[in-house]
Amino acid sequence: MVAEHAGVCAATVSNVLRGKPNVSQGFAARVRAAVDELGYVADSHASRLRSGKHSLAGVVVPDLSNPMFGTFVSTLERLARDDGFDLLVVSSANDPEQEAERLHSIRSWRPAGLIIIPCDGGLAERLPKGDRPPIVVADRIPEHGGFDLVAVDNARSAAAIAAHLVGQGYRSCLVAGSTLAISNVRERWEGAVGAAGGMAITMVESGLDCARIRERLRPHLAEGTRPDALFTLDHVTTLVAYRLLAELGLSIPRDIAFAGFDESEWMRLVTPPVTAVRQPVEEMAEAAWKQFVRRLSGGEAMPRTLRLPCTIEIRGSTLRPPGLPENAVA
Amino acid sequence: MVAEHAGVCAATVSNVLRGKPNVSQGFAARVRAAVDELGYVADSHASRLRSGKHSLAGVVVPDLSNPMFGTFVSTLERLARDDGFDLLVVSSANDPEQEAERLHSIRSWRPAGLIIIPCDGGLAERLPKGDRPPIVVADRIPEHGGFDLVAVDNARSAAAIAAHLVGQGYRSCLVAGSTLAISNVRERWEGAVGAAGGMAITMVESGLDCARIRERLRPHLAEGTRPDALFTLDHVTTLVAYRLLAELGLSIPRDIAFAGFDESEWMRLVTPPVTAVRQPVEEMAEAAWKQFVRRLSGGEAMPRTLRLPCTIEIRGSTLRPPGLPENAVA
DNA sequence: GTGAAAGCGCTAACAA
DNA sequence: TTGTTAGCGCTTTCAC
Repeated sequence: MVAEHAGVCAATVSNVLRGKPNVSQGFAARVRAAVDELGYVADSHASRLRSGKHSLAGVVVPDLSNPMFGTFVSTLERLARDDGFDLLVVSSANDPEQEAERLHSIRSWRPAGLIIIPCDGGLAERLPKGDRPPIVVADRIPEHGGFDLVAVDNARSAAAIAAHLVGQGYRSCLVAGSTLAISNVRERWEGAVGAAGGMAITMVESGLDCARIRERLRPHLAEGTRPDALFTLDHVTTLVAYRLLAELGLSIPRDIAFAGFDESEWMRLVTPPVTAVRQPVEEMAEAAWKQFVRRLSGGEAMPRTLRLPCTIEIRGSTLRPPGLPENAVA
Repeated sequence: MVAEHAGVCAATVSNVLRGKPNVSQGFAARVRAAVDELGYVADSHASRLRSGKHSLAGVVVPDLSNPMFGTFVSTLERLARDDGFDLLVVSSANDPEQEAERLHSIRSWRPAGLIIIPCDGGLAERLPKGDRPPIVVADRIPEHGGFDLVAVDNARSAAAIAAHLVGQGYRSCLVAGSTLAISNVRERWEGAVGAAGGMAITMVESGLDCARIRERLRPHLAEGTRPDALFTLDHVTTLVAYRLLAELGLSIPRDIAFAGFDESEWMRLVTPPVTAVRQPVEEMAEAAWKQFVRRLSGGEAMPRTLRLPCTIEIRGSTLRPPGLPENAVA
């Protein structure tokens, strides 16, 4: 290896590479020359084994093809690199069983800790009972566990949308989201209900599968049962619902108003543009990483919970339709 | 550890966990009981160190927040798990320097190999000169290197779009893409030129930054210089261009026809829907992983190149505007 | 400031 | 079939 090439012992190479101060200029230079020449990089596995220092963080997300999670991981990756960590990324594919399996097998890497966006509220039961590595949970809140948490202000943001709809004069609203087993969907629903006032409001749990979402939504959109407004609570439901409205030939907002939680770029491109709640995904990743590092350095006792504010983007899809009365806006 | 808890030696535990056949039923059961009770998982770092078997694959992509790359990694992750690999995911942030840095530092993990979507054609110069791990390059073709390659049929697909525009009677077309230094943009441009026939066709290299893309495009869209059609060659340029057209109050396809390479979900949602080339991202990931595994098993000598066909989605944004003659369609 | 030696947790090779 | 021993590449410790 490098040591003999530089004519020094292995320990000295190690000391130079890790910037220890107790190496003479000359030796350091010789080592660096050898390192450059051989293109040597120390083996992280061996380092970990001997030093016990972990430079790997495990990241578990429900689905990388969702741009929100992609952005989340992307941001984490940047921050992690700055702090000398690499990321082991796994996907639970929105499936609790796969999540459990991943959480188990990722332990073989002895990560310094985990950053998890869980697929539902049951995360705590899927973790090994014994001592856990530090864990920061983002976006969705598990039912038990005492984790550090970073999420957005779901209830308040959904309430703002509901209040806006009420203020625009809508008198009935259908709310649709994957499942109330996911905390953020539940919180959004509860927030909307709390601000609905005199507006009739109904929830449909539409599931995660596109075909199923269509099936579940369609009966509610038929002439006669159709509400004044539709508020969808997650990325996939929003997309499927929007397409369904178009297929049914419903005009937005004349036939039905439309708003979505979790903004996508297309919402500003369509006509009329779609009212939506924009989540601070990058800030969420930053907060999660910060908390992760804080937890690693061990200074803290109590788990922390952080709620980040969203931005409400009011656009044409929820403007007051002709013939509806003007109410007071909150 | 587990060994003493089960009353056997370490090697037996190892043999049981790795499913070696030469362990008696009774011992195996005792070991498994102890493993379950303690929640033990073998340390992958130590395994690697001793056995030399690598179960880590490095993945380098330009930007995880781009849904295409997210889907690519997501698909890889699923396949990798099935083959017993974990994924170390890093992002080059579309920056050759960062890419070089990542490619260097990822070596410390001694991955079994790398799957790379490079940020430009210069990948080969960024790799350590010595012996490389097996590398499969996807989506963008490096200028040198003799890598295994998996990409889409850029030229042919772009040619199909150009031919369609010609067939619809358009007589001038502006083509815009980030930079010709990226092979797929270059191939798309060349494909479009080859099929333009009598249609005037111009290229604008608009860069990677949104603000800059706007700046570069705007002069070409002014009254008088404006072409009949705009064909954008990558995700970001397409998005920025579409918004710019809306801001300029240009009607699609009456004032200008619009088509994009790399389909996004919103293209079917807007009115009129946007003509686009849909890339087989998941198939590309599958092909890349397959080739990766094939390369690891070492049976091959020559690098392979695979080109996957895209789907051309002709939609309303490129329909023949009134007043243009009907040409023959290829 | 430097080198020599031990040992992290595992598995390969061999002995029993 | 099972246990023992050695050593993967590194970092820690301690002697020099």
